[in-house]
Amino acid sequence: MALLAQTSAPRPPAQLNVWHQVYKRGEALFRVGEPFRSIGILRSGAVKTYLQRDDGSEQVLAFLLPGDILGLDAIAAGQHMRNAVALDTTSACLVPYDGVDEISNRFPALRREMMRQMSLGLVRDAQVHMLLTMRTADQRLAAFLLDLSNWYRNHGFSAREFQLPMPRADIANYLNIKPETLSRALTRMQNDGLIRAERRRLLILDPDALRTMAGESLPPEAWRAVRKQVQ
Amino acid sequence: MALLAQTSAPRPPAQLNVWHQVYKRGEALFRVGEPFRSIGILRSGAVKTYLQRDDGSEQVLAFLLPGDILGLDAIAAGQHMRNAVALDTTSACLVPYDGVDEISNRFPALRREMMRQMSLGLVRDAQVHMLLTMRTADQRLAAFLLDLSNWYRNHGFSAREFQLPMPRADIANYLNIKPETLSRALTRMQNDGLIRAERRRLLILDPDALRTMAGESLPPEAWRAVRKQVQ
DNA sequence: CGTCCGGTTGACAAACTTCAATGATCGTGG
DNA sequence: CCACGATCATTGAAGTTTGTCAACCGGACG
Repeated sequence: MALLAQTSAPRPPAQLNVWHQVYKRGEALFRVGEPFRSIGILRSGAVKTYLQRDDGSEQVLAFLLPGDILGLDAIAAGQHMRNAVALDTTSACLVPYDGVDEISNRFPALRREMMRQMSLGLVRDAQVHMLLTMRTADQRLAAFLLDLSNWYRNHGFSAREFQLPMPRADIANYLNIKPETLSRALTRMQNDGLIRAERRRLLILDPDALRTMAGESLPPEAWRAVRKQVQ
Repeated sequence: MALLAQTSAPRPPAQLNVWHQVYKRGEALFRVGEPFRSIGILRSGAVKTYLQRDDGSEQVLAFLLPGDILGLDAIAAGQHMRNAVALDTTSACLVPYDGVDEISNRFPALRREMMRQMSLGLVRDAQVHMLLTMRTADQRLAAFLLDLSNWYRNHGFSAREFQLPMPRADIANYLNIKPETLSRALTRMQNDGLIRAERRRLLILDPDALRTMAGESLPPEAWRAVRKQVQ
């Protein structure tokens, strides 16, 4: 990974003691309150991060895919501020973390990458904010699917057909809707010929319609009317 | 406020060419796409950041209060990723920004503070996520008011009585509800003796009830029943 | 003094949740 | 290999919350 290649270049003396770790589905990478010992870069698989609510229910905060850095929000407090569990068999590359200054002084490239990733994280969180505040479940779902589709395209995979790395319940939780509502939304999109979704396999049939759906803020009733007109 | 506030403003090194700037209500501190020239620390007043949707409507992303750092999400792209306007007469302290490395090498203390603030920003965004995904408008409003109250307490002001730094429309937008719904929620809380809200003055009469409301996930009908029982 | 703007309220429609039941898939042990 | 239970997903009907549209109110301000 680019990150590691960079780190060895600038300062030869201390080689970073990097290692890999594999997690099985359902296994925790870290939990709230654990001391922040190492930065993790996701190599394969998928991870969800979440927090517990006062009432015991959980709230999914993010899905992480290969290339993402884990746990940067732990820097300030020195301990993890969210839970992370593998959604599937997952491997991560771990870099020991001995404090900002230690890392900053010895590995400027890593420091730079960390700052870049944190800044990107803030941008992404703003995008999540935009996603969560879309008016209808259909819009949020459309935006979510496009997001995923873009990720696959950007990583050299098909943007039209891919696997959903997480179960419906997690998607629904993330989008702040009930699984039933998600299911209905998927069914609607399917009936309207926008997508094909069965189990974890997703096929995007009409990306433009999805984009318009995620972008525009027309009431969904108007949407259904539009879609019917086209047929 | 956990959601709004970053505590402890950094003291910029003396060598840095720091200056102050005052903005009038409605004036823009920066806009999406502008080059990232300086880091700003809010000294007084209040700021909202927001993004434009495809349909032209705007989405409020955050309210910033004194002590908050502005525009850290601009580091990665080198340009601002959101709009920021003053909600009131506002003064900010500006530190020129010449790139991560420049600042990092010359002012380690500032670099450390920047990383801390970015990390805190990520934590805060997670809290915003939790806020936005609360089930009902009443819960979100309760959590929001408590956040604001906590900010004032943490800054040496009364946690019971304070000014709302933003108009209703902005609060509603931030909480992802319509102004009408916000108004009704406020009225309900007022009728139930939890708060007193007129114009921009807010009085918290029953903080514990607010806390329970924000924490628990009981359906609001159950809530009204509980409140009535107490009377 | 009238107008504008921010805020409130009412009535109705839309979207979402809840409760309940059914169906499909998969891993596992008999 | 099949049966079984468990998990995951879908569907229907009824109830709740929120949005929408419209009217109204009151203070701020020219």
